[in-house]
Amino acid sequence: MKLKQKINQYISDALANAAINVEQVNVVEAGKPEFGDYQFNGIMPLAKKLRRNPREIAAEVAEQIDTGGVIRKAEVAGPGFINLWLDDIWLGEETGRILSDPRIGVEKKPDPVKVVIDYSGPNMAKQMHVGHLRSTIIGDTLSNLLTFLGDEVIRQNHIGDWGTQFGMLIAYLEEIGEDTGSENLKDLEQFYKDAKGRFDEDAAFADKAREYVVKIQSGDPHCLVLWKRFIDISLGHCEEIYEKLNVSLAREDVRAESFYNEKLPKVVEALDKKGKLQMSEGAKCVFLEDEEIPVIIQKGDGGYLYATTDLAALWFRSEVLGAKRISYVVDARQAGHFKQVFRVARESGLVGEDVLLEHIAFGTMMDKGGRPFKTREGGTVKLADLLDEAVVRAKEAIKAKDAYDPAALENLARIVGIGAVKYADLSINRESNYIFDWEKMLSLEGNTSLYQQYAYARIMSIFRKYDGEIRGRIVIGNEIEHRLSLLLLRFDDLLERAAKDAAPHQITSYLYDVTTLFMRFYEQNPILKEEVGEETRQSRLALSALTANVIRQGLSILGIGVVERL
RNA sequence: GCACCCAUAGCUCAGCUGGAUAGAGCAUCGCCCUUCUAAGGCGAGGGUCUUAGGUUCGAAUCCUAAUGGGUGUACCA
Repeated sequence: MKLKQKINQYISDALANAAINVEQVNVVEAGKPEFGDYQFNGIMPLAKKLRRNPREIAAEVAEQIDTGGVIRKAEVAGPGFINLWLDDIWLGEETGRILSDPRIGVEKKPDPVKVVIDYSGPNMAKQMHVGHLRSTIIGDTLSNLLTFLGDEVIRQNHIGDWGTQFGMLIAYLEEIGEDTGSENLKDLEQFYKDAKGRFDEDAAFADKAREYVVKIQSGDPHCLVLWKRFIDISLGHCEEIYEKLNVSLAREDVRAESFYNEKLPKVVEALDKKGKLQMSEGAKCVFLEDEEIPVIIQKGDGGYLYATTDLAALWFRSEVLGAKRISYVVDARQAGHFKQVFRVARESGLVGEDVLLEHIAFGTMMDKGGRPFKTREGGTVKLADLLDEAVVRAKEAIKAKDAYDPAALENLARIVGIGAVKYADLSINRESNYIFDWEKMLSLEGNTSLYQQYAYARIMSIFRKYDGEIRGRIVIGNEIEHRLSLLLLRFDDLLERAAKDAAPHQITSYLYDVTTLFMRFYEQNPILKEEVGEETRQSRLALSALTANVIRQGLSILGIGVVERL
């Protein structure tokens, strides 16, 4: 339910009835409970234009607000605010309605578009490390979110499978034999080091490696077989990580760098035709106005750079895939690169005017001391290790360890631990640097995934005890039920805004509000106690069930699971 | 040098695009389990929203400058 839109309509109608012209009405959620549920602040800016007293205008408008159904009361306050209270009967009906809706009242977009989301993008020459974490989980969350809202999301995993180091790796793979190689590849870091070692110590090997680069690029069948074998194994490692992370990137989402290889000359040609190319210091470049650094399209030696690949990918995504929104979930440090590439794509007509291009930038992952996240030795932290540690730590943190058999405990620890890692990351504004702190994310207090999971488990516990169908209406009986219902009804508005801003932290923030409010409701409003009347009991059960649905669905968008018991 | 980003409680962060007395969580100090899961709830203290100007009915939010921090800056991705 587009609640805000609905309220806006009421205000628009009232303004029209009061013969006041406003282009855009925008109510906001009231800052304090005593100001009601929503407030309209648009009168004050008007007053000046109309040379009238804002309170007077506000009173005239408030008079016109239909308080027969959705809105119970409209009140003028302060210098000219209009505070709005929603009607309890209406709230009860609406929450009851979305309880029986599998989509929890979240409407599908009337105008869905094709969206390409480019995320994760691991390098096939290296094992996935913490540097890939944020892109992977933020990108996956946005994909889930937009899919849920009805857009046609095309996930694109732009893996790095091309480049000079692959000649070396393939030469080494061939040298030690494919079967041994598959085994050794378990530790890509080591494999890379070993290959590099051979490259440095053995000139013949080095020559062979260079030869392989040329051969791969010219399409030599044998080398391509080896190369594909290497990518396959390496990608398999990534998929294990995705599996652990509960990230839904699959083989068919992979559109590797190499895929664009044959399209690169066409990009150059297209830019040249548009008269965008200029030779500079031997390289083919595009110079943009007000940019001191050109975008190099083709190097002096004929080779291509990643800007060219990105342009080819942009063309492919808009022209072939038909995307109207193309989102890159990439480290904020590449802002300059994307700004330039997007401009080149637009100015050259490679991508149409109607396509939204966005760089979904995120900050760097830091340690507790505010320095880039590294191992104690200063190396990069492998994602596999980090996730294993999360599960181990979660297992440690689970209070009633003894109540579970080992398999159940393992499963629980996985859901809690991985959820904690993801939630901690998703719950802060993606653009700022993010401080990774085990204690905080697994301290299990405050705005964490476990707090949500705990609330969910508590609700499940109520239903285990009740063991029956909900068969009554929702009847708002007090202030806290009023606020909880209203918050649950805002789910649609919230998701819409989070999607527009590509901001997962708005979802966690919302879920935290829901959970906190539910905890208060739970403490103050007995449900299954003897003294509670049947109508009230059914109403509270329904509100609890709806809260559980919102938590489960919200966490599901974040790629985080819930458990029945904790 | 130039460009971009950031600065809110001791710490980690919100603040819905300009609204009313700036909010949470940690941490600190109280209170609440014979009661649906206390991994919880209730309460207290804690702020010159980095600084100085400006815009206007109204600024943490917009504009300018300063300070401090981060990042990027032509043939790597």
